[in-house]
Amino acid sequence: MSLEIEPGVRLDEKSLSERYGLSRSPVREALIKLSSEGLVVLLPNRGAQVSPIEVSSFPKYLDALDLMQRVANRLAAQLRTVWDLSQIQDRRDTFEAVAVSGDGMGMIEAKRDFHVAIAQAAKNPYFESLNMRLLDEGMRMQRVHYLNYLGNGPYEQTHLNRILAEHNDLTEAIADQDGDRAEALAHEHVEQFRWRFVEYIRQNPSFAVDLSNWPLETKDRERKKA
Amino acid sequence: MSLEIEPGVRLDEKSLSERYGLSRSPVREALIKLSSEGLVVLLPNRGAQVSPIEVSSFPKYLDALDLMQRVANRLAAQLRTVWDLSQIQDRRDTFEAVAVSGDGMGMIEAKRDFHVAIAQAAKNPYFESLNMRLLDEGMRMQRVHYLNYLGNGPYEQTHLNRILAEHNDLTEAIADQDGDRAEALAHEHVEQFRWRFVEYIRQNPSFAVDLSNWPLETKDRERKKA
DNA sequence: ACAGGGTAGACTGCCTACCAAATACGGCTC
DNA sequence: GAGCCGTATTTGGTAGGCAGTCTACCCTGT
Repeated sequence: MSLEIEPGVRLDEKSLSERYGLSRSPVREALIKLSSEGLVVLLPNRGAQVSPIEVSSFPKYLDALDLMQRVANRLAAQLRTVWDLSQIQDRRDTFEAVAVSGDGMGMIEAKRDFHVAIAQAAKNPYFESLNMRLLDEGMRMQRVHYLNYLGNGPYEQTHLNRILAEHNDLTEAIADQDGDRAEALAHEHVEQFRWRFVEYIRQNPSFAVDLSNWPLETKDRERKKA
Repeated sequence: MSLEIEPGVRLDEKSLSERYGLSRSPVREALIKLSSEGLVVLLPNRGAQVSPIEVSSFPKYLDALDLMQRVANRLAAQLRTVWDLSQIQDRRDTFEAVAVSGDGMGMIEAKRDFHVAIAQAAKNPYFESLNMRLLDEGMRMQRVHYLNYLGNGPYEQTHLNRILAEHNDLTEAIADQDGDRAEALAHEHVEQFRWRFVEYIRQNPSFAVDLSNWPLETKDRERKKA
């Protein structure tokens, strides 16, 4: 989840057992657990692979995230206890604190934790498990984003302020036990997420490169021939 | 899933490895997989337990099932290919065939398979996995129902006809690519399921027992003392 | 120069055997 | 009948081994 091992990388039991100082059995068991959480894919007779992050599956991911967030936030608003609410508020505050500190990776985790608290307040284990899985996968996606584009950070200030505001609204709706509003805000929040991701995909840092004398290699080759 | 081992029963690795002629390692791995599918709960340092079926969680189960069935049937209607449709029709027909044959356990499985085909036609892996889990759990619940109340069978003729009709309607809506109708029918189908289960819980075969001389044991004990 | 076949090595999946720590059990005492 | 204690069982992990599968490489023939 930390991307300490890159998505897509092949794993073999021996190196893992050496890396973590364990024998093969607990490593195998861990891989099975991780595969059930979607973090690893098992290749029969050929070990495992860290689950790749594929843009092609992003629309389906968002579809699922949108529905799950809507239902979780609605249910959380309806069913939250005072303890649930305090948890949600705490994690909102933690996220805000980490956000001002500028720790990108920490922010991504704190954001996930905030949404996990809401998912738990919804008190439906079936929805909760899918929601957790989606949030974890979202965290991984945001982290590749962050690692690939450290310059501006995953959240430039405008985005960040908006996220902060949305978290406040969400928390408020849940505090007010306003299910309709919580659901609508959750949908909006997911839409924002989608939009930021599309922007990330869209951007093209190579744009400034001058290609008027391109392709160079072909020209080199022609010169050599001559 | 077949209830070959009763829900709630404690499992230990040694007996399982003897039972299935395997060593402890693959048994442990199987238990981990089964626990991720919700069929077994792992008790740390104390082995495992076949997941019990608890009535107390039934409302949350139904809540999740309702939403997942609605979304799966809607998406299936919108996205089904001709191959998906033929799969769904095949399984509907299989269920009907098994139903007339009167094989209760087989019916429950065939019914699950029909809904699985729909879940797959929806083509969203996130929804699909939760849906599969819910359908499997539903299968287990229906099987305890069946095993505890073999007399009338899980589906008396009136119920059965209704289920058959609803499956036809569902298939038709998906064939017509009518998402709204498919969703509404799916909701109705889940409501039927809920109703049959409530009836099952409600019924009280001990009602006819005459308790006018009860409790006997207490009276026995008093007599003995005397 | 390249496709195809064959072989050697690496790895998985499973096995046995063993051990420390945690847990369950049965008998004992009060 | 309740609580304690020592013993037996079970888990979680280690080590090493083996057959079958997969991969990668080399070698052959076209």
